Amino acid sequence: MQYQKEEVRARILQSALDEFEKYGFSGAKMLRIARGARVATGNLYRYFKNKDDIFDEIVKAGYINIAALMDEVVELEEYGRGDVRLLARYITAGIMRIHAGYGRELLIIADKSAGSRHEDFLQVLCEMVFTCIKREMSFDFKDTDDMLIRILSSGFVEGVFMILRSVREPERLEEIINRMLVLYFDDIESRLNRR
Amino acid sequence: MQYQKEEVRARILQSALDEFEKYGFSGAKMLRIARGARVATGNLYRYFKNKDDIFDEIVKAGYINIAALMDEVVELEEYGRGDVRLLARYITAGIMRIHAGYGRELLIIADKSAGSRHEDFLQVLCEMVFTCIKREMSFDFKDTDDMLIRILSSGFVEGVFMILRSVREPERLEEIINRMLVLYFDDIESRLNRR
Amino acid sequence: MQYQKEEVRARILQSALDEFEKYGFSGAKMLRIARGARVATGNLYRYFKNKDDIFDEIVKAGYINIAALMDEVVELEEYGRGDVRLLARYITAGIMRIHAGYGRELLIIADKSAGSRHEDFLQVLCEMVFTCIKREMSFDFKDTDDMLIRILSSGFVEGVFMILRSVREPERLEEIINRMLVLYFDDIESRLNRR
Amino acid sequence: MQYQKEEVRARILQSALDEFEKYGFSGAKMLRIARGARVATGNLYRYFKNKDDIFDEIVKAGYINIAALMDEVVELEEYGRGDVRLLARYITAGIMRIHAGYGRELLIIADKSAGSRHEDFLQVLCEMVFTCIKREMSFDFKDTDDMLIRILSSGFVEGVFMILRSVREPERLEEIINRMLVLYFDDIESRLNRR
DNA sequence: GATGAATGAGAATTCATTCAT
DNA sequence: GATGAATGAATTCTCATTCAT
Repeated sequence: MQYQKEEVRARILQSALDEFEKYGFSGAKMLRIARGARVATGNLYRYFKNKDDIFDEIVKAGYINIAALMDEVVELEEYGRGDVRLLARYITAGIMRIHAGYGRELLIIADKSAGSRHEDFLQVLCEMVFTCIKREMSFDFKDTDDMLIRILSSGFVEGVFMILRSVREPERLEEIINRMLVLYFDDIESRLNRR
Repeated sequence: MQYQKEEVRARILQSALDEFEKYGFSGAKMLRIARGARVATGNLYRYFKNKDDIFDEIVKAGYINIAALMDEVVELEEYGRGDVRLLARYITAGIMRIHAGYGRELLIIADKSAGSRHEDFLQVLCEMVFTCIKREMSFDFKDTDDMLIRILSSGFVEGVFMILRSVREPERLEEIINRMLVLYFDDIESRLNRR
Repeated sequence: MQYQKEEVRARILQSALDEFEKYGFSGAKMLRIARGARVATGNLYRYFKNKDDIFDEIVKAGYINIAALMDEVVELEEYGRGDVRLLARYITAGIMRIHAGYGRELLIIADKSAGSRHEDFLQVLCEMVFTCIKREMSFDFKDTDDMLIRILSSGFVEGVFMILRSVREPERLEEIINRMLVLYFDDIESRLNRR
Repeated sequence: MQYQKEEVRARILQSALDEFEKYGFSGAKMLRIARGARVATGNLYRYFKNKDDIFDEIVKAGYINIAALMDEVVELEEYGRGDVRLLARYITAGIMRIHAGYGRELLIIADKSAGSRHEDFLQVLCEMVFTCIKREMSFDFKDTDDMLIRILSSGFVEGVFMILRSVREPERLEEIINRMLVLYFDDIESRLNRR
């Protein structure tokens, strides 16, 4: 019975995943989710409080992992101070790992969350990355205009997601990511200094 | 009387601007727009065919100008081949000019258009910029992976909009933009080549 | 000024005639009528109380004339008793005469009046014709089932309108009408008696 | 539960039947239909796509049967060539049979369909009957003016419906119909020939 | 008198959520 | 626990009619 329940719950989440992926949060219909899960509409509400809750649930793992990753990054002191590139690599590796486990969920929260509580996910993520990168910069660059670092963070994050969105083969993924990191963070300090 | 009409039309557009800015296209309600414009709902429809039309109208000038800018860029041969930075500077200057005239409108079409006919505005713009940048690269880099150049274009465009979103003072705008251009396009060819 | 007024009024009626003919009563729009009359919407209401009133006015002449015709027929004793055919000929002649003066109006009230006060015009007309025909029958047929005579009246009236609807040339009109009268009323008494 | 559903569906159709009968298609309001069916408005749409669909459903059986009847009549060769009266009798019998099953529905499609997809039902039916009758006439009358035969068809069809509209008792129905057929088709050939 | 902008009462339809069975 | 029928608030858009100028 507990097992049964879990199975139904899983079916609902699976169906909702398909639905949100296809139509986005606002366009998703509870009826279609129910049908897809071979479950009565009303039963949806035994497992989840409402539409937002289902979305939360789907997105949660990805979200939590990302948050954990960022916390981890914030806490960590291992990486060499001043090497933003190393930091970026670390973050990227983390996102890729999460993507390996929650690929569709991650893209849903990034691309299909308009109208939901998480519609600002990318912004929030960028902000977190921004904080990390900022902290990581050597003192000389600490006073670099926040805006620039924010742009950098945002471009970097968006870049990671662009790659996740379209690259399927793991080896190409690896290669592209690395080249993007070069593009974004090589010589970053000198580039930030130039005018 | 003629004046009257224009004044109401302006009031509606103003109210709609506020509404779209606050709630986005999908969340915007005709009733609220009407109330905000101190006008009966039905009267909205004397001035605009429907909600999409109001949105179009608000967004039109910005859209047209951006499109014209990109056309212009595509046509132009003046800029030095291979100097992507010059190209980016040109595009940026154009967007800033448009922003000076249609700031909120531009941000609305970029950030608040989900559900409307223009929800893919940023993507389309990125694609156009991508095309331009690609064309501009010297032969050696023509075969650089499209994905990288797309990331570059997207990051650049997103960066421009981030700046527009938060920077108010023109002189800081100028400065930030220039530094972003350095960040994105200095040594671009060598950075694209490295692995 | 009085003259002016009349001219505007005429223009409104003309435009409304076109409108009702094209769209029927329910589908007709006051705005289109106003535009067609080169008049402001509000001004329509100086000349007519409302949409129904305009329709009434357009339809009135035809209606009154038809009513007068039927009264006339009811009053008249000239035609030979028992000769329903003669009666029908008389009625037909009357309708044709009215049609000559108010052709479009007559067809509008007959075909385009759904939703208006006059949507039952044809029924009413049939009923009047029925009364006349009934009265005209010699005693032997007085007790003929009313339904049959009603059918006869209705078919006859509908036939007249069908002809008016599609026949344009006066001489063919004349001929067709006559043949229809033969068809409907020749030997009518014996046909009514047979079972 | 299954039963429940059918019962509600039936209640909606019943309420809609009353509504359409009373107000006609255009005048019918979904809210009133819902109230009449003791159902929430939204629930109507679980059973029917929209107002047109409800109307279609109500009218369908009658419509299909009439169409089938006419097809049947067109195909049939059994009836004696030249005996339009026999043909008319056949058609009448068919319509009466359909009326026995779908009396109100048939009258609704005939009289209350203005604004719906079926507003030209009577015209279409008349045209079909016209075609049949025309085909049935012996050669001598083939070239009789179409207008006359159309009038005949139309009067006949209208006559059938008039009877259906007001006669309740089956035996009187039978009698009236027969007498109408005499009235319309006895000596039809000679009557068509006279001038 | 004329203008046409403004009004606002509906109408159809949708869909997240509830609830009787 | 499950079902899916039922609910009803919300939303967009229309158009006859009114009213300020």
